[in-house]
Amino acid sequence: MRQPYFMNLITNLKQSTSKCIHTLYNVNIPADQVLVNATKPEIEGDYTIVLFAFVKQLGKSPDALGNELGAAMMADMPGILTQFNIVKGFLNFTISNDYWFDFINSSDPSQLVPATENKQKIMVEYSSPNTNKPLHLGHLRNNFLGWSIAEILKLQGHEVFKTCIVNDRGIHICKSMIAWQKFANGATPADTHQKGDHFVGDYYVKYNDAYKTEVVELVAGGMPLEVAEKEAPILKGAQEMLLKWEQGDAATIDLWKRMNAWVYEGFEVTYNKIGSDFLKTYYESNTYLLGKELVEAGLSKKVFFQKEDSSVWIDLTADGLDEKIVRRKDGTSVYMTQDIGLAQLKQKEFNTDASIYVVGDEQNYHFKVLKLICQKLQLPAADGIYHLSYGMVELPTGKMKSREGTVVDADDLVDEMIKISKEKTEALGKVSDFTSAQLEELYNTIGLGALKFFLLRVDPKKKMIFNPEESIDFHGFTGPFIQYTHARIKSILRKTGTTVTLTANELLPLEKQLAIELSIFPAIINEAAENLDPSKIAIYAFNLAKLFNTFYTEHSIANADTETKKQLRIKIGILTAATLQKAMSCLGIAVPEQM
RNA sequence: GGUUCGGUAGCUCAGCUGGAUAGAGCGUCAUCCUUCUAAGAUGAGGGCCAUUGGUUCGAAUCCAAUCCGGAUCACCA
Repeated sequence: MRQPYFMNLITNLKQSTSKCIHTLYNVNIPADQVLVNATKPEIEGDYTIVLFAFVKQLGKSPDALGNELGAAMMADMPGILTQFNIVKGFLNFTISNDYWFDFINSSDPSQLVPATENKQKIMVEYSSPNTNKPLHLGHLRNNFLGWSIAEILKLQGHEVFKTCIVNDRGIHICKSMIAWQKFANGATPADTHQKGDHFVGDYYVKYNDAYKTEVVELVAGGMPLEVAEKEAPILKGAQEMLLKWEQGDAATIDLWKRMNAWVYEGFEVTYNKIGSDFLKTYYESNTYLLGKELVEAGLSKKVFFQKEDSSVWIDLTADGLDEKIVRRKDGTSVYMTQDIGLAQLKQKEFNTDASIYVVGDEQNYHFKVLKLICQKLQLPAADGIYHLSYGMVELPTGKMKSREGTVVDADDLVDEMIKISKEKTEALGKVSDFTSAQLEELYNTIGLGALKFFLLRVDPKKKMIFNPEESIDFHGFTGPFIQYTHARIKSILRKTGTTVTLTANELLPLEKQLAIELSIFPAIINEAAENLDPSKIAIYAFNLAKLFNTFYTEHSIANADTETKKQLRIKIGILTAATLQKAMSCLGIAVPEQM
């Protein structure tokens, strides 16, 4: 593969600085300690080296240092650096026109990002739904993040396995089950024309209503609140059901399977709509017994210890954490035990080098402990465990709570976004030549684009606020803005054609700015991958689109003054469209040819 | 209380391995569709970067303390 030396311009500048300082003054300054910035727009130049850092060490005045270093670097990077100036301790270099022209000329729109030399097998686990209720806004953030991280890593050339762990057992499922038994009279989703996940979720809400009522009644009958909360008959029923489930009671298992099947049918529809898929789905009902032999191994390795009541623990106080239980006194596993077992299983099955868990930040502690335990047990790839911890999506009124019905339902929100995109598209009336199938697809693309971009443009680590009163925007820093920019370029290219022959010419400021912006795309992908942060790409795509739109209003492509200019600008258009397409595909967002 | 993440424009967010005058978008106001798609562009207005102290040529960025908010510290998952 062609060495993409363009993306290394900043690196080259750093290395040259280090090298020239060494030659001039015989002082070693590592290249990575050199600070290179884009030059302020008001000042002549493209890239700036901050001199203050070396002034003291070299015992030179900023001006003297700048002049000597500037001259030396000009000689070191001939054909690339054309001039320099010094302003108040900042050494500003101008990059040659030829350099950027070459970049535009030689860039291949189908090869925008070079593959890494260090290819890895990476698992991304995301989504992790519960089978007692439908997906909500928080799940959407999770799904979009997981999907996006997988795409980014794939683009870098890694082999990526997308997996999902379904929490399909436990007391919460039994709550839906017992409510169904009590209140449904045998009704099914087909009877009520509901999606299965919503149907089952309704019974989860019914359970909680019934539970609250029972507690109130018991308290009215003179029972203390704390006791009533434990003694409510419906809760007792759910607990009994869980016990029966664990004993393998046939009727209970049948009901459980039946209701879960309804939920999976519903999830399937949602996942298809939002474009989530998994290479493999793990079910907790299969994995919850995993990790038992690891407990034994840990005991003999003395990683774990046993208390008098025979429960098994790990002491993490030396690592600044607490003691953590890994096996109950009755011999059963806890959440942590399963996760250790599952980590081992996944590593074995896929021979992974790294494993990324996309899970909310409420579980930071859990994953810190999980990684530590896996490391202490010396499981393969334990160091490759990463928790992509994302903040909750909150409403202006506070946290969403399924139990209280204050959730933004995923299906509702997606449908709403598609509906709005339909209205807006119809109002603009630019796609009268589309067939109805094409229109459907376009509405989906735009609606989902707006939603995905909205959830991915924010730093994943931070909690974010979603206001259902104000619908998600289609203008400004949004998915549709970028989709629109792409469609606009494509519209031009349909008229001009895409076969170009370039001859050298002087770039205008906006043409050069676009070249610079296009050239940093691989570095942005790297940054996003290293930080597991798709928002870097969202911000980049927006900046690129915005810059192109400015260019678009200032300069014509099809009607450029000269054929030479026209050819150059067509190529810029091709590269911009390809880069926007690639960046957006990293976010799981399609870009239409026309909108 | 321990740990941890955050507090930047009216709102939602960038910027944080210290660098030149702190940026976007939305909202507000004002301009631009006989010229490649106005889901666009241009401009105006809007800031004690939570507070205080420190480190230094230089702090939104690093350190300390304080105040406010979230998460977590379960033999739930």
